[in-house]
Amino acid sequence: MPAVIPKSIHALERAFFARPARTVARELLGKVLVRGGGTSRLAARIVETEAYLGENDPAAHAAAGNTARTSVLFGPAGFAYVYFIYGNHYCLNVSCEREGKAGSVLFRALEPLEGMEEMARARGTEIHGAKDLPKLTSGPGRLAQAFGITRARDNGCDLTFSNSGLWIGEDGFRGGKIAVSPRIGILKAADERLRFFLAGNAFVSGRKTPAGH
DNA sequence: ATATCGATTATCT
DNA sequence: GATAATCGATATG
Repeated sequence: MPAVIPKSIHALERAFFARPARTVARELLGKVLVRGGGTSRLAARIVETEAYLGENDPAAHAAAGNTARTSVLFGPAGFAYVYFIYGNHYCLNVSCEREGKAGSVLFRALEPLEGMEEMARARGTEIHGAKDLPKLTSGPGRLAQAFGITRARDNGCDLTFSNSGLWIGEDGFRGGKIAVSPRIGILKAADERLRFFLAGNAFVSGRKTPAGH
């Protein structure tokens, strides 16, 4: 089934993010990440997230304390934390909780709604069919590249302000069942079930379960 | 189909 | 100096 273009969409307020990361991660599913607000807008629905709980979560970057790299995590909720990993990829988080408390949510996968062609260009790939769409935004590194997210450009950006280059909106979409699993790609606290995704959604990252045949 | 590995750099020990 | 919240290419069953 084709993705539905969001009609009336408004930015989530700061209070939405000023809660425990676990709660925000779950409730962000079905919301929309938007790049720009003008004519060539990029928009994609959030279908997979992970919660990082702050200084006491050994898997969180905040466990290293408030440094030049992680300072956004220790600021107020609703701001973009962008980091560079493996010498190749940027990843996008949103800060949660409140000033001094460093919870965050990592965006792991999106379902493209608007601007697929521009996303493909940013990814250096081409779309030949619906089968190619997940390659645009399925995985934290991929979605960041599709949206042109870099640390220099987006770290510290206010995601609750629809006039900023990058923001998070609500369009009335109500998702289906939410599934929970351990977080991906980490070694510490690897048994904590802090990954959330829309069950059965084709854009969730990782191995696909072959649908029969 | 799954498994392994190289890329490439900011950050921390 | 080692590691990392990843990806894509290549090798192998």
